[in-house]
Amino acid sequence: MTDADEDAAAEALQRLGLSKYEAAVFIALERLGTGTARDVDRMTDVPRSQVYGAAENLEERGLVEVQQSNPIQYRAVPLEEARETLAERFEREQERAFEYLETVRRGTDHEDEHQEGVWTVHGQDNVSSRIRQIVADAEERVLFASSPELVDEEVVAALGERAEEVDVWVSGEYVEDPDVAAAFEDSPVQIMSFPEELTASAAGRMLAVDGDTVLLSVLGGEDLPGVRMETAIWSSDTGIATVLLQLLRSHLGETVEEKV
Amino acid sequence: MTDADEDAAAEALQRLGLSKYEAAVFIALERLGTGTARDVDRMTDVPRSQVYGAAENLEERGLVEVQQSNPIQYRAVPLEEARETLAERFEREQERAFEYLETVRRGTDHEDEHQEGVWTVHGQDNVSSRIRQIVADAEERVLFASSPELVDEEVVAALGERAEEVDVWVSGEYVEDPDVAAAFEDSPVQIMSFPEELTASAAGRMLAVDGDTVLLSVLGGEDLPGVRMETAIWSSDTGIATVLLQLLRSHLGETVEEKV
DNA sequence: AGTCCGTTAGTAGGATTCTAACAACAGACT
DNA sequence: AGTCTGTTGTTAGAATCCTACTAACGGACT
Repeated sequence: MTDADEDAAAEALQRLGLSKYEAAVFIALERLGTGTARDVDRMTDVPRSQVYGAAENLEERGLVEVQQSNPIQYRAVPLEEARETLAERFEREQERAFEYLETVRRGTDHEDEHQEGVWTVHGQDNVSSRIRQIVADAEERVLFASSPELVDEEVVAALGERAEEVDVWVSGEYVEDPDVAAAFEDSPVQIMSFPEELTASAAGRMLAVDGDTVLLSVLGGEDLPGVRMETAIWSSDTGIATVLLQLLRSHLGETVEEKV
Repeated sequence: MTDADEDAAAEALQRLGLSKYEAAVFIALERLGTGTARDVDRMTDVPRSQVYGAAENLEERGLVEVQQSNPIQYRAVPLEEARETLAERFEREQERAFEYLETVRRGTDHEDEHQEGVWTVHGQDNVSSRIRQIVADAEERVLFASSPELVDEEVVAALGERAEEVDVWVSGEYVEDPDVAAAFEDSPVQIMSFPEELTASAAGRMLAVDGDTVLLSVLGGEDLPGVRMETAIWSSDTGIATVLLQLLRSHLGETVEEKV
């Protein structure tokens, strides 16, 4: 393991709420087992005088234990325990926030989606999340096509699950991926050979649901190595959606148009 | 719901990684459904000029969707989706950190515990976590007593589970709690009537394991309303542990001493 | 005397919060 | 059509706060 890996771990811990010094002290103590401020000082860039405060903060969070000896000994809790402790604190804060948010949420979540216009979604994870939501809400039929590089197993699972209750068609290209093919093997999901597959380098994913909801995505540049930025637009129960669906029907031709 | 509840939710969201403005914008959009920067400006203390940037940050995190109309419309994703999005990001960061930490962990987690001296643990959750760990590692016998106000269901579960393989005794006072009694009903956990129960107002929990590990806790003042701060000390395979266990044997008397 | 330990204090830099201003545009009114 | 007012989105800067980092000190120990 390299210094770069250690830096990456420290940055991840910072994004989990630890300060730079706290993250460094925690990592050092995990490596040491038990150690003094001096030991930590030697292993990290944290000044010895700052180790005491950082370790105390970690102790308050349940990530470190203290032995009041001379000098003071610090010990990081076992990793599994640290994971659980951080997870419990995350869930507690999330519960604290959402308990309130549940009370203020208005009517149904969908009544504002039907506003004229299209919504924009950035990022593959966020687009996948939106796709799963739309598929989960489908009442009659789902038509889905995807670029091969955009296979997302949770989307696959959502399609398979919804196929138990509504008609679900996916493009032939999609099931070229062996994992997708395997997932749909015993599923009512139907394979459809699109007359014009989405093979242009910028094409992303296409979803049409119940004749009133549509999502289209495109792929942009690589924000992260190996991961292309995907941007989607989607609309539901709007004039825009109706128009986009009509365009899709024309584009895809007779074989598919009745399923859009 | 009061402004205090809203502030608490905003603070929880900040501890989950949102800035003050981002949290306020998110809450406002959850209440509004769909809204413009002006709408948010009117509902919060966030200056209108800052709403645009905060909403963009939320969009990048997948918590908000944007409609490029005039004016721009913002929409918070459904709460369940927001929960999942935040949880997924938390798990990703945790995985990133612990993937590295797993590689640097030294030997076994226990070889540094046997260091002479006692470890200190603050907070009921952290003490419960330590108790579960020690109980899970028991190889022969466990003796546990607790103040009635410190019943923790995960500790109860841990005791029940370990009782399948080693001798576990708990104090009669502990099973006065109906939930605890119910949990142990079909369990090999054995009830022991201690000659001197831990009833002093400061007494917390007592744990003795395998004749070589001991944990004692006390209750302090109320840091949070209704929740008393518990502090524990524990030691394993040390002279201190041996002495503490001997003291416990003398204190508890003949009926119990062979089980400490 | 030198080193180590734990504590305290202060400075620098960066991020966030908050205020202010501006150009462009839309709508109302004449 | 022209004018006025309000809104929108963007940009910039000041104030505040927090973190990172440096420095110093008294006491204990060797």
